[in-house]
Amino acid sequence: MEHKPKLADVAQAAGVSTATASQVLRGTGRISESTRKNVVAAAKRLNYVRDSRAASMRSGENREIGFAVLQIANPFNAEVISGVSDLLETEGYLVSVLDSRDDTDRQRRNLEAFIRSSRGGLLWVPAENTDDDTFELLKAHGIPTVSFLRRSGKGRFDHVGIENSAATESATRYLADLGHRHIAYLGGTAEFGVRVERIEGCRKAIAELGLPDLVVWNCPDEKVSGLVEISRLREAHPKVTGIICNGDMVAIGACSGMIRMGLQPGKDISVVGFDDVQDAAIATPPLTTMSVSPYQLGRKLARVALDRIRDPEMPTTISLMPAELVTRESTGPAPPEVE
Amino acid sequence: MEHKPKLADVAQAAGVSTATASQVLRGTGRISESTRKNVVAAAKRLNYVRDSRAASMRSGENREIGFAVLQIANPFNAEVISGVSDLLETEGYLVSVLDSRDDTDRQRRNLEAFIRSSRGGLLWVPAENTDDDTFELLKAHGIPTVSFLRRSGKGRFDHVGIENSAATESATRYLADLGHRHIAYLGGTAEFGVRVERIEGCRKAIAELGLPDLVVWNCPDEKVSGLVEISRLREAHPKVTGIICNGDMVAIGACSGMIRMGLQPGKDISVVGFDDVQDAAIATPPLTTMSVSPYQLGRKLARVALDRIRDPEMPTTISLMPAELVTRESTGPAPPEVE
DNA sequence: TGATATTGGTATAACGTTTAACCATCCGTC
DNA sequence: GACGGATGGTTAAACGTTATACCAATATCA
Repeated sequence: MEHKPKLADVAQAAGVSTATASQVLRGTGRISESTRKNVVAAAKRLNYVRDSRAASMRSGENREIGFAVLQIANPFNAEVISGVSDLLETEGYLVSVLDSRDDTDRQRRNLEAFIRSSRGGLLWVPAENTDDDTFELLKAHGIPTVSFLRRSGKGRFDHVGIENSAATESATRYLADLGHRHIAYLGGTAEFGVRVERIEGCRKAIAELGLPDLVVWNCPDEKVSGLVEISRLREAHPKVTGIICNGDMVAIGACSGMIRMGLQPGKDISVVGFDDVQDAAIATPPLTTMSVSPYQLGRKLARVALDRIRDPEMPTTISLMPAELVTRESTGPAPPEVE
Repeated sequence: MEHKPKLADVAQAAGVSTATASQVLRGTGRISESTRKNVVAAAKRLNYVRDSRAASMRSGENREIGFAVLQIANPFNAEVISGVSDLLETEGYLVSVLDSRDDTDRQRRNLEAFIRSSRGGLLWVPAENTDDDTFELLKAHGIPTVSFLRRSGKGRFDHVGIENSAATESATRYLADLGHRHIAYLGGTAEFGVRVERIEGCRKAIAELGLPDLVVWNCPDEKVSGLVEISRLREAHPKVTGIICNGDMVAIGACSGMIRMGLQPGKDISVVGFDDVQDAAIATPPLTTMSVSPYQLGRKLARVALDRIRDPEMPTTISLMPAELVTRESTGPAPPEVE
């Protein structure tokens, strides 16, 4: 047992050729029941596990897929990952997660290493400002790729995303119905991807309703940022009473910040999140948010990837999932306007 | 450019043998400057990237390492992962994360697939009740493995962890100094790993100080659980005024729960967390916690793995990092005891 | 009975690298 | 002008699988 057993060892132990052993272990070819049992027994006895590098080199099939996210810490991603791996693991795939931290250099390094290993497929949230070269690279190496959330400029990959514009449009109308007139968009920094679509949705509703211009306030999508930026936003734009956030994290942070300032979320200022992360429901106050069911989104993503892997010639697909408003306690009627 | 370029294509384009091309691209062997430039240029022109499967099969070296965690969503893990990959990526490694969700079956599947791909190394938080077989499997295939947080029963792997017992012992003493006599341990379910060590630390201090027995209250390490369990704990043990938690998440949840119950964390009940996750400092109230600097812990973990990879014969090492108390506002003097 | 399937299995060439061993030159040196 | 040593490169055999093509039996059928 000193050396790692290889197929040849199993074959020898079972008294057959490596070809036969391989066929048995893969369940292909015509093999008699008796030798089948022999081989299986030998493999078990020797604790044999196939070397998937060799296998995939020869067969061209690789059941490892990668999921490159922007920020592993984000609970939204965590829930998506659950959905992805639940589906793919039942199909015998191994899902591993790469963290690009929304940094193009890191992303590039990761993806290059990824390509080297010729894995079976890639689920990818492209970092901001990803250059065309990188898209090119993936395309050139023919790795089945599905972009997630952020759509590639060239649109040559399958895509799974969210109906962002429609979502924020309805969120804006909802706030307007509550009497809010001065509305802000808080969070995110990217001039790219989901954020621009969401801002577009807000602007559309605002234009149609004839409200004052949307205030756009940049900051990272983290709780801390929401916490500190809310007071600066408040200071710069005291009239704003309705805020739509780029994500639940920044929304929750903003609520905490308001409480520290002596303001009451849902009363003095209404806050709408985005994602409906698990924490949203138990935050103080429970967060009104655009729910996209990250887990289901993950399953959809996995499904698209599987389809692509199975039929590489299939025309590119784009799947946009709706987001629906879940009202909780962080929103409420607008306070009387101070002039 | 139709076909994926291989080393042979590069060699041909540069007018040399594959051996030479390989040597150039790896920087080994004696090669004249002129042909070196030729080969490099050809490789660039063809957009060549080495197939690391073939390379690692032949050379036995694999610069991909895996990090198997219990729960990818946990921000503690996320910070550890940052530390790990920051260090390893500068050494040219690709870090990918596997999520076992503390489920032995899922873990087993993941690890088997992992072994198949003969990666360079594994950082591993073993799931609860991991059987000896699984440890055996990894050992047998000779994959350089470092266990993290939870130590293998047999202790045959390198290990990086936390001085749990000492940490909770000092946390307990701290609470006692504030006048708390009835102390509880909240969170976790495992009869295994960090939790038992931490409980042991609490008990040690309690015994030495002659306080009433420690109340141990099980629940998952999540915010939600803290939120709901705190009221049940309170009901079952009304005298408890000091709580030490198994993690910051459950601690933060418990604080929220107390606020909902009309209790004031740090005044009616004092809460100590564990980990010092980024959220701890901005929670309401800011959380007193045992800080272990997850990022640095990650770097340490990576360092140990590198050492092991570089010298497989090195004797097994165990590194325990201290945790130190960071006092914030979730703890305070004990309220007068009601009899 | 001779022709033809069918069954169960094997030999061998890939897959794309790396590396050990080997081979020409050419250069200086005694 | 034969010899030792650099210098710069090549040949060919691995690494551990899988797939294609082939072969020897035995079974089937007119």
